[in-house]
Amino acid sequence: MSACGHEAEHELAAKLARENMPGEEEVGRVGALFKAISEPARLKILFALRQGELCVGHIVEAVGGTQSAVSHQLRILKAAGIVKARRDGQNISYSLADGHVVAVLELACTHLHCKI
Amino acid sequence: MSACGHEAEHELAAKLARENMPGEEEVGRVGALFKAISEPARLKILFALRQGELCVGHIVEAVGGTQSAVSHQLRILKAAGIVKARRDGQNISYSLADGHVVAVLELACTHLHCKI
DNA sequence: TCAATATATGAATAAGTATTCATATGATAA
DNA sequence: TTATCATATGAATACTTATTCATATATTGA
Repeated sequence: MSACGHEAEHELAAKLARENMPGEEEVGRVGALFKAISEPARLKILFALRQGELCVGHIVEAVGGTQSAVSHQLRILKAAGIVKARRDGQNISYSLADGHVVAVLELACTHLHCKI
Repeated sequence: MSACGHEAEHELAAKLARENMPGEEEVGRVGALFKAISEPARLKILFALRQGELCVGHIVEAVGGTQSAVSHQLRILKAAGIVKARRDGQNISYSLADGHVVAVLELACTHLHCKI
């Protein structure tokens, strides 16, 4: 399990990899972001919110599942800074926090050759 | 838990959301991609491979952890189409399958305001 | 104030996933 | 062919995470 050694180019890449490896905290933040958008139930919420702001009831209609499950998922998305909420009378309306995440989604779809 | 009803704009967005919701299979594929790159241990492997091709031993050096754990993670990344492998004598060298995933990583970092 | 509606939340369970350990495979060199 | 090195893999365990169920909070209208 030691390094291969025969290949000089790999040595350089390995050295650079160690030097440029982001710290635990940074890797953790990036991972948390992807984890938040990796669950199909949450992805559907994001696809729904691409159309604009929606209250929880409408989100439930759009994505299916129970109110409780959707609410738990919304909390996770909000904690991750991906969506934002505003109270609106009896309802709470959610929207995408910024355009970056949709851009990430679209880039991922490009990679997968799927049109969305 | 029914839709809010008072807000006409939400009705339109909800309707569009239902119409444009990608199917289960497509959502699943996108989710699987993000899940693959959400685990810190696998993210580190991707950050390492940005420097170029590396054999398993060098990857273990760069990211830490045991040979077995790294190998399991590499299998997941390969199955997800994110990295590719080629045998090279006794070693097996891994590299990024294409540039899209690094672009996704960099976009995510933009969203998180972290320089990587 | 009371009832009704929308949403959130805590606790328990269920489902999914990573890691470890032991071992297998495949390549090379002696 | 045998020993050794690099890597992969199956099974078990430990961890993490989603979902469900019951209930709480907050807002509105009567």
